[in-house]
Amino acid sequence: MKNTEIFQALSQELRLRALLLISREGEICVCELMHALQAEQPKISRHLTAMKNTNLLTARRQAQWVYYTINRELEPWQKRVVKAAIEGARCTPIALEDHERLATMKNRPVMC
Amino acid sequence: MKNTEIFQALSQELRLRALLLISREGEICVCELMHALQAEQPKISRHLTAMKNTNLLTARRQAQWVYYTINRELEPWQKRVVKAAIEGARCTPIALEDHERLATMKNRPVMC
DNA sequence: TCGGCATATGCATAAAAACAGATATACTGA
DNA sequence: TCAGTATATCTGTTTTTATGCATATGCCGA
Repeated sequence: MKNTEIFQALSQELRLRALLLISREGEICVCELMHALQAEQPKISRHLTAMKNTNLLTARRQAQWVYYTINRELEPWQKRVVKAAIEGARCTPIALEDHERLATMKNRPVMC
Repeated sequence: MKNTEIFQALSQELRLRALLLISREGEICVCELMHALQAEQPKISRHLTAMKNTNLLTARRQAQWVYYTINRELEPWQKRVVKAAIEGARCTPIALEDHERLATMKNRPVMC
C-alpha cells in the first residue's frame, strides 16, 4: 500500500464531506449520504468504494443497507491525517448544510 | 483555498519524498532535490511549484538558487497533516536512499 | 417466486493531472 | 556584455481520475 494513496483518497471535496459525516455518525449508509450530500447514488457509491479500496473506510451490510465506517486499523500516522482532515472539514459552510440535511432527513434506516 | 488542495498536493510519491527532505534540511534547492531524487529538473520544478501554489511550500531566491521551505503559516490542521505525512514517509526504503544520495552529494551550494 | 428498494458496476466520455523535451528567464562572474 | 549555471514555463501528448447513464446484484417482504 503506497503512502500516497490516503492523500489521493482525501483529495475530493465530496469525500471529505462524507468522511466528516461518517465520523460524526460513527456509521452511515449510502442513502443517508445521498440525502445529506445531495448527490446521485452511483457517484456516492463510487467515492465510498474508492475510500474503501485505500483502507480508509470499511463497510458492513445490514439488511439492504451498507454502512460505512472509518477504518480503525489504520497506521498511527494515517489516523492523524484523517483526524486532521476531519478537523479541517468541520467548520466549512457546506459541512453545516450537510449536517442539517442529515438531521432533518425523514425515514432514516434504523441500524443495529 | 479549498481544503482538498493540500491532499491533492501530497498525493504524489515524488512530492512526499521531496517534502521529507525539505523538512529534514529546513531549506533545500532544486539541484539538491534533482540529485537526491534522481529526477529531471523540469519535473522537480513543476512538483515544487504545485506545492507552492497550494501554500504548502514557500520559496526564496538566494543568488542563482531557489530554496524551498515548508510554509510556517499553514492552518493548524494543515500543519498536522503535513507532520503526519512526513512521519509516514520517513521510514520507507526509498526515503533512506534519497537521504543517502543527498548526504553524499558533491558541491552542494552553500546557503546563507 | 416476484416486485421493490438499496447498492454496485460497466461503459463511454469528459476533465484533470503528469509527463518529456524544448525553450525562456534569472542570476553570477569574467 | 557574454558564457555558464540554475530554475521556470510552454507545448503537445499520455495517463489517470471523475462523471452520467444504464444495468446488474443483493436483500427484503408479500
